[in-house]
Amino acid sequence: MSLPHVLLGLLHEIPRSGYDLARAMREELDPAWNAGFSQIYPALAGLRRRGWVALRVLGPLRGPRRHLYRLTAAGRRELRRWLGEIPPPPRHNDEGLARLAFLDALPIPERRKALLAADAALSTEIARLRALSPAGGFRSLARRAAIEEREALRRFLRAGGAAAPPSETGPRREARKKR
Amino acid sequence: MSLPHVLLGLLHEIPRSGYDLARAMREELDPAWNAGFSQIYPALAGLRRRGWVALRVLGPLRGPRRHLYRLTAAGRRELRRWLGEIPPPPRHNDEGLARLAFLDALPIPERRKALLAADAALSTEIARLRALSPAGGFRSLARRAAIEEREALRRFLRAGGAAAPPSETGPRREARKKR
DNA sequence: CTCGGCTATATCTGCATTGATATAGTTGTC
DNA sequence: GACAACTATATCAATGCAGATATAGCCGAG
Repeated sequence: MSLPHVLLGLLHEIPRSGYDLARAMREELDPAWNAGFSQIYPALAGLRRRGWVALRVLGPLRGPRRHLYRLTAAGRRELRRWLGEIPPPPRHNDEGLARLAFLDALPIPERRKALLAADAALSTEIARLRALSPAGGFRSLARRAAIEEREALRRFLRAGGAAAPPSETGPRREARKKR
Repeated sequence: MSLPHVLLGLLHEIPRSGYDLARAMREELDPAWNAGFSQIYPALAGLRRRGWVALRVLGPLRGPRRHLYRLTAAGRRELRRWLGEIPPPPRHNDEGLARLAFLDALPIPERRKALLAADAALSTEIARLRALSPAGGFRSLARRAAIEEREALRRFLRAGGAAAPPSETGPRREARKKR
């Protein structure tokens, strides 16, 4: 999808190896993006094919050989082009929201339990994000944005879950199964 | 992933065909889940194999033949089991957040432009979600939760984007609580 | 010296997801 | 009567992504 551009972004400041890139994603980009080696290595090959990165192989002076990738001028241009694009609306499936949508199917006491469990899980995840080592500049801005999102969801669950278990008030969907 | 359980959820109240399920996802579940026919039809076959749904074929009385699926008792049990599970923390890659994280790479005036564009895109998406026909019960709760998340992100971008463009020379606060 | 853990490369399998295509009847419009 | 839009089934290819595995050298602890 946009993994290639994420890699360009991570290579913007300093050259890195595939391994470095995986670590940087885990440590600097955590909630925003993640990818494993099986994606990163082929993606790097693609970037190279397009001339967006250049490869320098370091002989095994100390440890295993390293493949260091650095941005080319074309790569830098492409990164800036991508950043200037109109961002497409995110459309990923969210299991948590889907569960929430089907809570009608549970008897009332279990609904409560499920809502509490969802709240606890969110809380744990927020704590995890807060505990991550602070990444610099816009990286930390992105991370705080992610925390903000999750906290808004949690606030909503706590308020809405207690106040509005809307059963059959709304327009009951006509099943339109006549035939 | 959890598409099978989403289908069980949609079949909870009334039997539906594959086509109905696709429409229901678009209309009732919109930001929470989406899937095309190429996922739905094989998934339905899987549900049938597991005994969670039963199939009734309606002859072409009017129009093409319909394959109506309904939940079995085992399917109902499985749906409730899934809803009671501990929800896994969501971990999807978010292109919008990733872009935000790399805004360092743009010269300042273009950063502004990019932030404004992101805000506008968010605004459009929120308007789209608000305009969707209201789904009943917990469906609408899930949709409002999704809107809440997006609005929190937007608030953050408006505030943080204007007030705190943390440069790479910013105060590197490294001495958190050392323990 | 050995073992476990870390750095580092890379591949394979399988499932999830998207988008395109094929087939075919029904309904409504001009 | 032609044509478009909708209902309805289903498959295919390509890509995204997660998890496991293979190889191999380095380093510190015991």
